[in-house]
Amino acid sequence: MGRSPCCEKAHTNKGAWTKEEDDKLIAYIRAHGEGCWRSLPKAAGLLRCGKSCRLRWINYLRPDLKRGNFTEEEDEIIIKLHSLLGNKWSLIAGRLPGRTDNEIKNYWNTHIRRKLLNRGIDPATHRLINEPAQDHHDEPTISFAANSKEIKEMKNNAELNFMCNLEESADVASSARERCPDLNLELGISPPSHQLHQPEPLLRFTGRKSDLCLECNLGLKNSQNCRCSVGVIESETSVGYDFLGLKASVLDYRS
DNA sequence: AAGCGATGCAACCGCGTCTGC
DNA sequence: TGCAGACGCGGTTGCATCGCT
Repeated sequence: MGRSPCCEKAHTNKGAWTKEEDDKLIAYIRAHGEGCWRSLPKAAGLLRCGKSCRLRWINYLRPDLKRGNFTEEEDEIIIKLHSLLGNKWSLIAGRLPGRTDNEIKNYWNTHIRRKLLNRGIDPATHRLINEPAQDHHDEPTISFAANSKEIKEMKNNAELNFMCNLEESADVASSARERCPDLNLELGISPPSHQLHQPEPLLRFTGRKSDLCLECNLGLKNSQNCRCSVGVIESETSVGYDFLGLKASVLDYRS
C-alpha cells in the first residue's frame, strides 16, 4: 500500500515563500502556537502543505534563530559533533542554539567539507586522507567507555545523569559503530582528576595515549589554540580536554 | 557586457518513527 | 496489537547570486 501524500498537492503553492505567506504563518503561530502542522495551512489561510509550513517556520521564521555567519567556535563544535554523531544534523543543531539542522547541513556541505578536505581530512570519516585503514591503535580516537548495551545500563547510574533517557545516544553510538567499525566508540566516562570538585563531565574525548584538544584532533598540533598535552604544553595545570571545550552542563544532550 | 560555471541556501521529497485509537 | 495519520529527519534538488573569462 502506498503512502498517502502529506497534502493535497493540486491546491498547494510550491517554491519560494512570499512576504504575505510569511506574515500569515507568523501571525497564526503567534496566536495559536506551533503544532498541528497538518491543519495549520488551512487554518492560517495558506495554500501550502503542513510540512512546508513547518520547514519555513523552523528554518527561517522562528524568532530565536541566529542569522549570519558561523563563528570559528561553531565550526569546531560542528566538526567535533559530526565526528561523534555523523550526519545527525538535528542532534548537532541541538547543541548550537539558534541554528537549524538544515542550516548546519548546508553549512557542512558547502564550507566545512571543503575546509576539512583542505586540511587533508576525510569529512566522512574524520581521518587523514590516504591514511591506511588498518592499525589505528595509536591514534587518538573518539572514545566512549561502553558499548551500546552498557550505555543502556548506565541509564540507572545516577553519576551518569547525562545519559538519562538517552537511548538515542546508545542508538547513535551503535549506528556509528556499524557505519564505522574501525572507529572506536567506547564511551569513556571518567572524571577529570583536576576537577573532582566540579560536576561530572558529561562526555570526554579520551585518546588512547592522551587527551587531545580539538586542534590536535584536527591534526593541528602546533596550533596556538592547542590546549592539550600533545600539542604545546601550556602549563602543569592544563585543564585537559573538556569535550568541545564546553562546560559539562553545555553538553546536556537533551537541553 | 555577456556567457558560463561555481557556490550557497531555501525548499522539496521520501522514508522512518512516534502516537493515538 | 495493529493500523493509520502526523511528525521529524536526512538527502537531494532547484534557483538566485557571484565571480571569472
